Amino acid sequence: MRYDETHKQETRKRVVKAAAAAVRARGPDGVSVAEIMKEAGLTHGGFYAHFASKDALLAEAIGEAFTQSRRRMPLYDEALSDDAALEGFVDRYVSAVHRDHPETGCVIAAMSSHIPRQAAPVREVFDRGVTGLVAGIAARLTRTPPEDREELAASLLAEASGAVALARAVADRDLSNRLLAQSRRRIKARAGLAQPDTNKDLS
Amino acid sequence: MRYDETHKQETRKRVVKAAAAAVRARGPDGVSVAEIMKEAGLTHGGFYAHFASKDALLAEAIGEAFTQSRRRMPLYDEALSDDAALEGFVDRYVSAVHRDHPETGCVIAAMSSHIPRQAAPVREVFDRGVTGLVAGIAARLTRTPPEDREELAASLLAEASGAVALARAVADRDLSNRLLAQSRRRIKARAGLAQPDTNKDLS
DNA sequence: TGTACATCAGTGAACGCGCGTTCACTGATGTAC
DNA sequence: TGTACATCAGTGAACGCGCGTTCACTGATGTAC
Repeated sequence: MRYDETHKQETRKRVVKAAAAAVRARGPDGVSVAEIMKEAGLTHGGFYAHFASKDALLAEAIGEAFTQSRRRMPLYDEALSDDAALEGFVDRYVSAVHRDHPETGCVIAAMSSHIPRQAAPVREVFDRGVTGLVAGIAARLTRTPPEDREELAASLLAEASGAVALARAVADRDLSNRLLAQSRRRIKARAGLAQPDTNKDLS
Repeated sequence: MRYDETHKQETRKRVVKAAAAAVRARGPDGVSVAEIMKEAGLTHGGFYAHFASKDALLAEAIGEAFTQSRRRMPLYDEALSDDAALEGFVDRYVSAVHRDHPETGCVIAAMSSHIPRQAAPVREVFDRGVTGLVAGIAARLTRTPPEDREELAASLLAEASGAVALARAVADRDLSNRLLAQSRRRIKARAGLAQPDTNKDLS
């Protein structure tokens, strides 16, 4: 089983990606090293050839998760206008699709309750992700006075992540859809986006 | 060890209260039956004389937690005016004290990421708690047109719970304080409350 | 070109531990006589 | 009033299980000769 030089790096990346999905879907305690390795097509014994501990993997996985969802966010699509980027971000973030797919979604919405009890490296990665996302939103709030942008961005992110977390937690599907639609409308209004007002109860 | 009739009920209540605190502070998976029983002054063996399972206790504990924080909320203090009740609610909810004391705080801010994977009875209790709190906020939004109150209440709760969860998750204390102060200001403005604007960076 | 050997990514059995849950037992007290 | 007994809330040892982690081993392949 001797492979070329990149093979181990590729395997490692596969494990990190499997962990990035699993950890968002089931939380750090809800997923075992053996499960992650299995999803990466390996057995659990090889784990410690790649990572010092489960905690070390978690830190990398959460970093990877932030990077992934950043890549999917219209916010960072430079071809889009500020309004289009903001609207695309809100429509995607505060949506039923995001609610139903935590494994590819935002770390904050999926994991904020789990983060306070994580090891220091995880928390550092998380801080950087939050700061980056707030800055990313603020940069698009060009309809808002510059001195208010960061505050508004933080407030919008708090609402968006709170709404998605709440929509996931709530068992009643109608209530969940309503919570999303309501926050989506409010967030758009607060971001200075025009209201079509038609798809009020869509989600 | 034979006691009067109320003794078993009192013991049970003590266990539920210990669980209501522990579960908010450390999450459902972060706390063991043995730990809860110890906090209630008992050994773990007696647990199943009171509850059918850990899940059954969790459902009761979360119900108790909602009841407790409802009692502490200015929102339900009938002696207060609507504005005073709203302002008191926001100041208490979106605060460093709430952030630093999940064990006596709101279930939503502390547990939303944990709820999706809980058993049905827990989720039912949670739904009732959320619906009740949204209604409680809406009832105080008398400055807002009646048809907009529920939407605004849901939006404010999403932001408040999201901000507290985020403030807890973030390791950097300054960032955490800032996130709270920013959301607190925005929420008050959205609720139609006058802005003193002085304690902007307090928390 | 062909063979022997070193490498090392990955395997799978095993470890100690804490968990939820079970169960035979204890012993203080209310009740029957 | 005093004694024997039934009750039952609570005890603590034990269970099976899954976890994170360790480690001796495997075996395909690159390299040395």
